[in-house]
Amino acid sequence: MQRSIEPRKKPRQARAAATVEAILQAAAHILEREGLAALNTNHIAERAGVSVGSLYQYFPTKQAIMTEIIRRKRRRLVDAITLSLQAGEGESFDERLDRLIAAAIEHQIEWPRLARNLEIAEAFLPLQEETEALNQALADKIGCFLGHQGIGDVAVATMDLIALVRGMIDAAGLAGETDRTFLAERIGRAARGYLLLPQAAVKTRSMGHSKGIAQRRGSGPTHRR
Amino acid sequence: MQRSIEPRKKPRQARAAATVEAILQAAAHILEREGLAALNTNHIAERAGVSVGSLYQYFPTKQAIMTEIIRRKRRRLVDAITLSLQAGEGESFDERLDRLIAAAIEHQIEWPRLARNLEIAEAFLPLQEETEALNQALADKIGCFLGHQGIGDVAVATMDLIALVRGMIDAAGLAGETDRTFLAERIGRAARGYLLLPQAAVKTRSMGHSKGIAQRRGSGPTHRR
DNA sequence: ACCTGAACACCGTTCAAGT
DNA sequence: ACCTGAACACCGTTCAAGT
Repeated sequence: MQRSIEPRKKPRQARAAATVEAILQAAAHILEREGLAALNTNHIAERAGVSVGSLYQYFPTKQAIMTEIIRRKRRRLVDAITLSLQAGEGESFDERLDRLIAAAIEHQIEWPRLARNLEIAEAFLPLQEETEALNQALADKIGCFLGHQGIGDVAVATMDLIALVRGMIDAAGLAGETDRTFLAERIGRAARGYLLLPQAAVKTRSMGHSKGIAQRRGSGPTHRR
Repeated sequence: MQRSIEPRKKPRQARAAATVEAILQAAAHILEREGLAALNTNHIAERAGVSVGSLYQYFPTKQAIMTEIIRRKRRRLVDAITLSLQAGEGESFDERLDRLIAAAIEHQIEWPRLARNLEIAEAFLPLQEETEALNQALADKIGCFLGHQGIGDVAVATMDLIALVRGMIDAAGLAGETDRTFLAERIGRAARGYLLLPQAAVKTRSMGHSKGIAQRRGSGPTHRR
């Protein structure tokens, strides 16, 4: 049942490379403009200006096409995160966190429907290992940044933050929001709460004043598992 | 292209009602155990022990079946939220927030793959109005609870919190996590950060606590819509 | 009122024939 | 090496025939 997801062969000639690019671009265009339901191989081939046979010469399944699009987008995400961390070197925690959140919003909001449809498509694809590798790569990048905040389990924190940020951006995108600053501010509060609020080992005291939060900044208890 | 999503007719006899239930249960079972890709009408009918024809007598499309499952699950969510708020009447903010988060986790983690697949399926269905109505209903329920925290736009806050909580539970579920207490604690920090940290804006006096970690450069917009 | 299952249409995929 | 498009298989949906 589980058909292949890997590209079938690499194009060796220039026109073949152009064919592959046309296929990927056509598929992405359909995902952004028409949605997942409209993504069928005949439609992709037609829009790309090639025959279905050519499509299947390079991609053994429709899912292989979506996989390649997802892989490219993931590479761009890692690059964007890397760049935003480099750009923020020497700045304060708050500034660097804001850079990260802004990068995530930019990455996810440019083609909102495409982004969402790709996330949905991921559920159909056997990409769990790659997803874990991606999270690990991001954890590595973000690791030394978060390390200063006393976060013990960076892998868990990275997973949680990605989930939180993604969930909020997607929901906002679906609701038609366009104000990135407003969105970034709300995400920033959630992320800061996650990273900076004291872990409730035995919850006796109610928090509710930022004074208490500020006191724990940079010296919070570590995650454990 | 947009085919109907509404049930075709209501069963009048007991055996017909049993047929409808069998169809819905079979579909849910397949979504939990085999995934969205394995959900086809022939398979549903076979597992339900009825013919495809019978299936189409009550549901005009495959999507109508998924829609009914989603609607039932949403009703259970509203009920669970209502009950958790009632159960926590008179308790502190922290205790009631913990009750809400625990209810959400229980609701979403019981059949994790089913829950995730239904969310994915929502992307294919024209349920935006109903989703907004659901969020409004939840905002109403949670409204007076959040009101005490000085949250201005309860609708936005509700949307964000649902997105945040859902995203984190889904990610944890996919990663195979089973420790609900640990998860609830992490979600609690993010939710508290979102609700309690000062907004990075001029309008902080209504919050009652203006000093804190989030005092940053610039002045972002306040909640509005 | 309810059920059945063969038949039809559509879309993913293949393959024999071409340049 | 690359391309084409008719043909095949599978799944969503219908419908004539049944109880």
